[in-house]
Amino acid sequence: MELETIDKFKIIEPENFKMYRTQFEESAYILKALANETRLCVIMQLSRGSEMTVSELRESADCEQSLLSHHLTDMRAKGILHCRRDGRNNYYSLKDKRITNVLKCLMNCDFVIKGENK
Amino acid sequence: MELETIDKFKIIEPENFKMYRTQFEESAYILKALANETRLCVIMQLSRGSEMTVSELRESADCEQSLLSHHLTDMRAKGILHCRRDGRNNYYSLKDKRITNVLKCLMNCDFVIKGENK
DNA sequence: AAAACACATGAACATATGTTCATGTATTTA
DNA sequence: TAAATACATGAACATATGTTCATGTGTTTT
Repeated sequence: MELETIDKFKIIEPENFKMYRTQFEESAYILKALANETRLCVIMQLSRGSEMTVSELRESADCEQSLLSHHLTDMRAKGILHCRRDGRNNYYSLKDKRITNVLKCLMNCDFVIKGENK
Repeated sequence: MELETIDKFKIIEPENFKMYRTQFEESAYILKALANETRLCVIMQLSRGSEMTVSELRESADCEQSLLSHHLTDMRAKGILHCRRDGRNNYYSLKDKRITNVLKCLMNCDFVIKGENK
């Protein structure tokens, strides 16, 4: 996204800030859900579209089984992830696709996660 | 930003995830800096471009003087904000303009802060 | 010089978050 | 049916974060 495109959007006027309290809270809530390297890694993985098992996620996240599991459980509880059991595997996928949008938006910003462009 | 634009960006391939560890950490760091309603409110205000005094910020943030001051000090320490003294007022402004980009990006996402479009 | 203003700072505390360790559970394989 | 696999869960703890209260500091006004 180019700055031109970005700048088409108006910033909220100060006199209306109290109206937006709830929005700030909601935004902060979402940002918190993303603000962790393990979770970012998982979400990034799942943003590719296909579902993945915990073991697969664990490989790239490169952390303890139990820690990853806790994060997955939390994100499931928050409605971010969906989980499906098949055999002895649990398949995770992104439930709230809007998270992907946020992530992709961030990837367009100068200093947050950089995907390879084009 | 439209989804078309968004989708031009490739997601990092799983085999390269360990390479991006530092990027995830950095991203998480930035996201944490944003992930608070008071700080979001302040950043949103300052994203409008002009500098503001603490009192002015306090009006819209609608929180205790001391709490706001702590947040401001923290963000200054993290290099997000700049502060200038004039008389008995402290004028704050955004130091890291990239924060504005992140914020504007988020505003384009479905469920995070919505500015008025156009 | 004293009071008022505009803030910053530090202590103290509550709550949230991240992390590990040990253990539990469902499923499949031997 | 016992062992192995693939996870989830709970307790316990350390650290981080948010918040308040009291007080300090520099500047301006009276």
